Amino acid sequence: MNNSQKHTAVSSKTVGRLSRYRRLLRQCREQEDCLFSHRLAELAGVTPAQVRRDIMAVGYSGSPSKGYEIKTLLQHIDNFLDPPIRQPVALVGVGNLGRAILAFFAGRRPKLKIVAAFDKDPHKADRVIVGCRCYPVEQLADIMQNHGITIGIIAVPASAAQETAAALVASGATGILNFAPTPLRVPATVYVEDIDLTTSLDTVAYFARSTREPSLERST
Amino acid sequence: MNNSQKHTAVSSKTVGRLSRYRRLLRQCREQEDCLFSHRLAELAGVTPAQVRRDIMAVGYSGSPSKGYEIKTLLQHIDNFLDPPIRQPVALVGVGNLGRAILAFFAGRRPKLKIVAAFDKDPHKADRVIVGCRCYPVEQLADIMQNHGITIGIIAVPASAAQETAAALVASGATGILNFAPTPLRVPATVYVEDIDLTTSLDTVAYFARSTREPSLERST
DNA sequence: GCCTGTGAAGCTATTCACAGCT
DNA sequence: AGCTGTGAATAGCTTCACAGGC
Repeated sequence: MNNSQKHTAVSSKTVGRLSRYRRLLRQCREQEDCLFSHRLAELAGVTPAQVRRDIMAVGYSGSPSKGYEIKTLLQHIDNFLDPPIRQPVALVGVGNLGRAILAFFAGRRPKLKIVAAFDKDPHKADRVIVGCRCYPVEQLADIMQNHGITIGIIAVPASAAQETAAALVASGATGILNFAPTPLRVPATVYVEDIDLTTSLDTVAYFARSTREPSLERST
Repeated sequence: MNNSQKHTAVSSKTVGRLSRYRRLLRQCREQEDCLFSHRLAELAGVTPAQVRRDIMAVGYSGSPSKGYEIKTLLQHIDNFLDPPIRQPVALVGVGNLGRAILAFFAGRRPKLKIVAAFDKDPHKADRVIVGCRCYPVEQLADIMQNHGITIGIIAVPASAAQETAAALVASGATGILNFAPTPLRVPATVYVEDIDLTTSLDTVAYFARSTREPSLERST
C-alpha cells in the first residue's frame, strides 16, 4: 500500500507548485548553489512557508545555515515528479489547439513525451506534425497498447470529448488532460485535469471589471 | 463601494463554475424548460448543494416545485458574467499557441472578443489571422487605449512574459490570462489567471501513476 | 540572528441538514 | 414527497509561530 516515495498523499496543488519550482530552480542553478525558502518563494510568487511545506513532500531537508542546495533539491523534485522510466502520452484531436499543444511539448521532456496523435479526419492521419506521427482514431486502442500509453490529452470538440475519454480509458489511460469544455464522466480511478479556456477567460473578464482595492498583497 | 450586482464577493471558483453551467444550460434549453439542482449538478459533475450555492450568487431563486427556469436562470447568469457593454481583449504573442487561441475564440462572444493581436516579429504584424488584425508590439499602448482594452492574453515565451505583463498593465489592463510558464509580478489590483501547460501535464502524469483506490466517488 | 521543519491555528470552499414551501 | 435556500459543520489548504540547529 505504501510505496517508496509516497509519504503523505500529496495534493494536486502541491504537485503543480513543485513542477513550477523545478522550472525556476533550473533557471537559477547557474548563478547560485543554494537558496533559502524565501528566495524561491519570491521567484514563484508564494509564501516561504508554502515552499517549505511543499519541499517536505519530496523528502529533502535543507540546512538552516545555507538553505536548500539547488542541485540536490532538483534531483529530489525530479525523482518525485518524473516517472521511473518513461510515460508516453497520446494526443487526440489535431486541430489548431492540438497542433499548438504538439508544438509546445515537442522536444522537451524525454520521459514524458507525446508519442502519437490521433484525428478523426483521415486527411490529417498518417502525417508527421512537429515530429509526431498522426493516426486515424480507429487505431487508438492498438497504438496505445503497443506503446504502453497511460496519459491522454483531449483536444477534440466538446461534442466528441466524452467518447474520446471513454476510448482513452478503455485503452488503458489513467490520466487525462482535457481541453474540451465538457465535464468528463470517467471511472474514479482516472485522474482528470481540465483546462477550460472559455471559463478561464470569463473569470478574468469578471474580475477585470471589479477593480479591487489594493489592500493586503505584496507587489514588490 | 457596493455596486448593483455584487452581493457577497464571489470567489473565482464560483465564477468559473457559473461559466460552465451557462454552457451546459444553453445546450439543454431546447429540450427542457426547467431543471432541478441535482440535474444541473449531474451535467456539470459537481454536487447539488454546490449548484444551489453558486446560483445564489447571481440573485435568482428557483421554485421548490419546478426547480430553475432555464431561460430565466440563463439571463441571470449572463447578466452576472457578461460585461454591461463590451470588454475587448488583446492577445500578445502570435506563435502556435497564440494562433490556436485566436481560432478558439474567433466568432463567439460578441462582447468578449479579441480585437487586436500583437507580435514582436514584424513579419507577423499587419496581417489578419482568423479575422483578427495583428500589430507590432510597439503599438500596444496606442491600440489598447484606442479600443479601451482592459484584458490581455499573454502567449509569448517565458522570457518575454514579465515585460509583456508590465506593458499590458501600463496600457490599462486589469485582467490577464497568462499562458507563459512564469509567475507574473503585477500590482495587486490586476487579476491574473495562469494556464500552465507543463505544470498541468506534470500533475496528470503524477496522478496517472498512483492508481488510486476506486473508493468514494460516483462514476455513473 | 536567521534559517528549517512542523504542530497548531486560521481561512476558504464544500457539504450537510433542515426549515419552509408547494 | 421532494424541492430550494441557507446556517452550521466539515474538509482541505495555507499561514503562523516557535522549537531546534548552525
